[in-house]
Amino acid sequence: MNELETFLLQFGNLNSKQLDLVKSKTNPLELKKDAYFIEAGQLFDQVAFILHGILRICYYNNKGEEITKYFLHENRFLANPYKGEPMTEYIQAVTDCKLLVFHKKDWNELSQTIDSWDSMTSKIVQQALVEKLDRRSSLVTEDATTRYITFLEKFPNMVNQVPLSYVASYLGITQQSLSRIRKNIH
Amino acid sequence: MNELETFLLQFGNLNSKQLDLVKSKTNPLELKKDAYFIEAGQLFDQVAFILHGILRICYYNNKGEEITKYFLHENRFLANPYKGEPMTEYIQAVTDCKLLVFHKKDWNELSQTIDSWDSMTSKIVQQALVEKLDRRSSLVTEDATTRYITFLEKFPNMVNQVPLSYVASYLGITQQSLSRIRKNIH
DNA sequence: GAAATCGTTTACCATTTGGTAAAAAGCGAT
DNA sequence: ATCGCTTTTTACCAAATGGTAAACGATTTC
Repeated sequence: MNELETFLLQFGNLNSKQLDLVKSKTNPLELKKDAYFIEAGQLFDQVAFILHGILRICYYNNKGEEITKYFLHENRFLANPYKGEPMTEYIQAVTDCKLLVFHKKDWNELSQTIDSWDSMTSKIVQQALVEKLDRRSSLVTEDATTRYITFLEKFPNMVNQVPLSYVASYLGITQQSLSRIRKNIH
Repeated sequence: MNELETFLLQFGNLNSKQLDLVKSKTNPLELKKDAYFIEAGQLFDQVAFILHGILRICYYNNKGEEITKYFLHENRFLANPYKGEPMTEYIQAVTDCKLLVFHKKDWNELSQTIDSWDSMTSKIVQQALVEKLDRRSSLVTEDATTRYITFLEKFPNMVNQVPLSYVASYLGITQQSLSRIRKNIH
């Protein structure tokens, strides 16, 4: 729970009463490996903080292949920037996960009692989007080997915790290509 | 100038007095084709609205090649989400451009007189980031031909207004590959 | 422990893309 | 129209990646 406090305080000041109020709106959720947090087509009217574990955001491309679009790890928020629209992607636990879940309604209502809430949360969303964008950008212009090395640097240990087939689709290559690249590096 | 009003009103209500105040902070700027709006290493402490023309955001990759990261077209804002840091990228006019430029200071101070300013501008930034992310994502998993076709759909006419070498680097391929792809499509 | 299942690697070849270089096409200035 | 310059296309071959299939290894299930 403390991780949430630490995270929030990066984006603004909250006194202990305000922190307690925020915490009172959280619902703990444990997900077993491979369980779905949100399935495609559902409305995602929650905001979740990842206390522990790895999740992935996925979709099926036009060839019917399952693509891992992002990995999400602990001390990050999980929300839907496409407000009000049903999810085109699904979110799945890659390892056992512990989350703190807010109902979107509760999350938004916090701005009524915490003046800085809106500004804090918009900073959080912006930072998350910028980070995703940076990650995504590096996947376009570099060759597959460089992309894999960058992945190893940005997500240390992740490669030992997730199936390589997920990593391959995240990097935009086949599993066989990734295997070949790994062989050539070592 | 009317384009700015129309754009802003998508994100919240402003009365005519507030609109006049916003407009009073703008400085018109014309850029000739190939002129730089911001060069790498500079501080980008402005916010600009594109009235007319096309710009591109660029950088040099680790091989020293010039990469076009985004194209920006009219009725869009142009700002630096990495607040306060010097630009690692540069912004160049691809065609003759007309901009409305705000000093960042003026832009931020508008929140003192317009209550909804912060919430409007954070919506604008978020929408822009989400759009960039969508564009960028489609460039990773699809093959080069599909990427080019998607580019044609998302940016109609753009291909007739910008050098193909820019388009190629945006798509993450060489100019020769793009030429080959164009030949095969027609 | 054997069988079944899943994840990963390897091999083979087809396809795509990159790199170098040259030719062709477009364009502005004179 | 011609020249000079830039942009785009083409050609050739090398390198990287994809697709299919099989083998291998680890884990689970009975």
